[in-house]
Amino acid sequence: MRVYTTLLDYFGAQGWWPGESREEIIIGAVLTQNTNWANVEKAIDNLRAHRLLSLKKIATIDEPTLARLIRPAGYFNIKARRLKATAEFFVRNKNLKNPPRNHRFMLNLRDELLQVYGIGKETADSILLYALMYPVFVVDAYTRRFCFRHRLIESTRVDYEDIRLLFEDNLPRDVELFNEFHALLVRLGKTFCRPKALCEECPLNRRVFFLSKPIA
DNA sequence: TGCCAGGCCGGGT
DNA sequence: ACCCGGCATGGC
Repeated sequence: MRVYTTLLDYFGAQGWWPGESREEIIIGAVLTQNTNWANVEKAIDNLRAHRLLSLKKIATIDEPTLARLIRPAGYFNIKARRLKATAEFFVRNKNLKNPPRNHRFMLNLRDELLQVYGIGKETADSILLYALMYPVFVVDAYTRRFCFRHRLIESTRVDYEDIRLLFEDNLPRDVELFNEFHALLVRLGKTFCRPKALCEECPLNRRVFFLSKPIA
């Protein structure tokens, strides 16, 4: 919690997810896989310009057309397929417009999301937290590097679930907290993992605390 | 010019 | 259970 409050004081609230609608968040979660967010925004702008920023529409249009529109996001062929699979899942489960708030339902939904082609653990959890507002802590590359640099884990390839539980078991289970904390970790990484970043200015009291590449 | 960015899948060991 | 190659663009 001290890390969280320090980061919040330093950077301020990040207001994630950087998208407006619930559907836009889901679409962005798939498009941003291993890809710079700036490129994802270009792809989303294309979809919006063609009035296709909608799961129902994406589930309907043909894959090559979709691929052409999301080209800037990279891996456009495979992501077109993933996006359609994701859109079809949500169209198929219309009840997800206003899903039950209990923990049991969330765990079940998580398992179902993981069955969808193109949705892995991070994407599933991003959707659960940022689009559907369930208290799940999202683990990404920045989270891993943070944990490693702070010696919370032995290596950056510790199992996803172990890292997720590390946060979830040691923090109050709160959607706003998980939302902001993860966004702040990403902000921290983007700001201080750059080669020319000034580590002395890092709000956390470590000299070389965050490197762009993990030390093996 | 090459390296990197908010992963995931499928096949191999 | 891990490890690896493939997938692709735009920015610095």
